[in-house]
Amino acid sequence: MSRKTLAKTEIQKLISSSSFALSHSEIQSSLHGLCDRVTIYRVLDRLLAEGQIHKIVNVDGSVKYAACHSCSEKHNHDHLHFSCQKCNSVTCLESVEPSYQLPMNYKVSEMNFMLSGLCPQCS
Amino acid sequence: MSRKTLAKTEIQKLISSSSFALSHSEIQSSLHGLCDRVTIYRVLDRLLAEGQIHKIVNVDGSVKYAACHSCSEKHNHDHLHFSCQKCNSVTCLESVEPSYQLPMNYKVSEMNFMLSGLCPQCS
DNA sequence: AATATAATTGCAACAAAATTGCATTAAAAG
DNA sequence: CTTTTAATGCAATTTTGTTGCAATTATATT
Repeated sequence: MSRKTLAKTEIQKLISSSSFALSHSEIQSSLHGLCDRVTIYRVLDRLLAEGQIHKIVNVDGSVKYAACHSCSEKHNHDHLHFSCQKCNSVTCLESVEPSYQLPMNYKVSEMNFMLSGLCPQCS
Repeated sequence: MSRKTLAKTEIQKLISSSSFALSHSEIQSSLHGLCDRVTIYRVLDRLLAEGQIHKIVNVDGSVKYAACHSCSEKHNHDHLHFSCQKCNSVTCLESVEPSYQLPMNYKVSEMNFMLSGLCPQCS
């Protein structure tokens, strides 16, 4: 079983109180040395495995983490994410779920829909 | 102007003859020491800038490159990509273009639609 | 065909991001 | 309180990508 530790509590608090998705290094600098870099990676893995957060991979390959909101019952991460090239924020557009028609016999288990450009504040 | 060199020719040949998207390291091992690692990065940058190939970022953040097919006129990379967790192949589903309704005032310049699961051959 | 020019390359060094092994620490169950 | 085992810190390593610079070479010019 996954244990409740200071690092985990603080990291989860940080992610769920942020309106933007956070990167590992952003989390690290917010924690001010509370724990090791490696611990952050491991806590993030645990939070992912427990479905508390989800992982967002930007168009450039950089990774960010965001809180899961409507994922308590069914784990749906089929919403769109938007990355602003100016203010560098990555946000979940939870209400925007792209539709597409997949050819026969594909089985989907993960997805990552990512757009990049200018957010309303920056455009 | 971009020059025609052995490295560039071979890398482009490799990518366009492959039915799957290729990673930097896959390209490197296919080239059997024809050129340096750094040269591969730089050739890929040039091919991207010229619109000969496009960059695909997988759900796990790993990067692959695929030939552009219907991009000669307009550069549309709004099609779906699929990554198979079993055979590890990443393919372009060029005919599948997800549709979505973005809220006001977002300006899109790049996109990456990625699905992961089991491909028809593996499921 | 020889020369000039600037793009391309190789190499070494560097940097960022992520992983692994292992000894130590500390939740939490009994 | 003691035991068990998950979690942590630290050092080392790996992977991925970048940068500076001198040497090379594709290609335009004479």
